[in-house]
Amino acid sequence: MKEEEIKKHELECFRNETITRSNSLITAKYKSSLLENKLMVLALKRSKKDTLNRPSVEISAEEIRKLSGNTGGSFYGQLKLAAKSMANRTIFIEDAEKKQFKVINLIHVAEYKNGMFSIRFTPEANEYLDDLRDNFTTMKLTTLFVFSSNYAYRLYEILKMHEYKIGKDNTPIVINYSLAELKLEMNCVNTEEKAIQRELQKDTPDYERIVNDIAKEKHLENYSDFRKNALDVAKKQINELSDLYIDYKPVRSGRGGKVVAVDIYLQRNVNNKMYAITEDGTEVVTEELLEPENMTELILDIIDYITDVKISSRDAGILLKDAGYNADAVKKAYDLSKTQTEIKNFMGWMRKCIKEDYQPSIETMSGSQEAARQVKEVHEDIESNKMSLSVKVWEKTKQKDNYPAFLQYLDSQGISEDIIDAIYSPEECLKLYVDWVKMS
DNA sequence: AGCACGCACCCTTCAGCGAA
DNA sequence: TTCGCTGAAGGGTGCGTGCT
Repeated sequence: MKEEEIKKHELECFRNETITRSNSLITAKYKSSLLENKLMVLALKRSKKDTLNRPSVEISAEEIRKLSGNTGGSFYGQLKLAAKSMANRTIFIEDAEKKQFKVINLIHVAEYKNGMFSIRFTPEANEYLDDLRDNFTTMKLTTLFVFSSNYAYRLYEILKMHEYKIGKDNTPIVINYSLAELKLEMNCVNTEEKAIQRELQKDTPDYERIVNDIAKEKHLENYSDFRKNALDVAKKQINELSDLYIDYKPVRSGRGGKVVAVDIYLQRNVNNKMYAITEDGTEVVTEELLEPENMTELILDIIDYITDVKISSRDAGILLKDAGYNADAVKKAYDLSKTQTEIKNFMGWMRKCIKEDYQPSIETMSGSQEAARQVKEVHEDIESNKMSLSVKVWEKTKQKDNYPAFLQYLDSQGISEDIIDAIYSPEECLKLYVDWVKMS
C-alpha cells in the first residue's frame, strides 16, 4: 500500500516536471500567433537529424497553409512574422533548489526558400527536443489545430496541464485562478516587458500589481470584455472541439461586487458518446467513439488525398468524424465527388454523402482498375496497422514488385532513395507512392 | 459583395457589495 | 435596511481577415 503511494507520488512529480518543462516553452512566448504555435508544434514533431547530425525540419508552404486552415490570403507576410518570432524562442530551465538556471535558444535558423520552410534547431536544444516532442504529442496535435481563437488555444494549454488530476469518474475538478493570474496566463499582458519579468522572478509575484499597475500593454481590461471576448469564446471552442470540457464561475468580493477570481471546472469531454435507441424505445449510451491516436496521420492522409479542392485540417477532421474516423469512407466520398458534374458546396456535399452512407466501390475512381486495386491495398494496409501505421506500411511497400519502378520515377524527378528516407516521413513516402501508382 | 468571426473599445443600465 | 459607489452586463461599433 505504502509503496504504491510512493510510486503514485513519484509519478505525479514526474508529470509535473515534464509538464513544467514543456510549459516553459509554451508560455515563454508572449503573443505568439496561432500560426506560429502550430508551426512550432509541427516542426518539433517532424524534426529529424540532418546529415550533419543537427536537428532540423522542412515543411512545404502548401502544407503549412493547409494545416493552419489558411487557404489563401497574405500567407507570406504571416509566415515571415511567425518565423521571426520563432527564432527568438527560448527554453528556460531552472532548478530552483540549487539556485541555477539556463536559457537555451531553440532555433538557429528559420528559412523560407522555394516554397519550403526549413528550421534548424540549435545543438543546445537537441537534448530537450525529445522531451518537448513527447509533451506536444500528448497534447493531441489535432486539437491544437482546431482552435481559431488565440485565447481558446492558451486556455486549453493551461488547463491541459491539470487534466491528469481528473479522476476516473470524471467529476469536475475546480481550479481557482485569481483574475490577474488568469489574465497573465492568457497573455492579456505582455510578459516580456522588463518590469513584469522582474516582478515574476520574485518568490511570490504580485499578479494584481503586474496586471493592474506595472503592465504598459493591456488587453481586455474590463472583466466583461475579458469574459465576452476571451473566456466565453474559449469555453465554446474548448467544449465543442477539444477533449476537455470546462465551465467557470466568477468569484466576487469587495465594493461593487468586483470579480476577483475565477473558478474553472474541468472535466474530460464525453461529447463523443453516441446515443442509440433500443428496441423497447429506451435511450442507451453506445460504445464511446473516441478520436483515434493516429488522428494527425489520418488528417494528413485526407488532406493529401483531396487534391482537387482546398481543404483545411479542421474540415478534414470534421469529415473524418462524420465517417467514424474511417479515412477510406472519406476518400470514397471524395472519389465519388469527382464523378459529379457540379458541386456547389464541397463540404456540404461530402458530409451528406458520408452521412447517407453512400459508398460506391473504390473501383469507380478515375484511373485503371489495377491502379485502384493497388491503392486500395495500401489503404487496407494502413487500416490494419493503425498502431504504428506508416512505418510498417512503408517498409512493406518497399518490398512490392513495383517499388524499383517507383524509385526510377523518383530518380527522374531528382530525388534519390536516401533523400526520401532522410527528408520525408513515412506518411509522405506513402503519399508519393500512392500518387505515383494513381498516375502511372 | 456579403457574411461570419476574432478582437478591441465604448456607452448605458442595473446589480452587488460595504458602510452607515 | 437603505444608500451610494463601483463595475458587470449587454448592446453597439469598427477594423481586419477569411470564407462563400
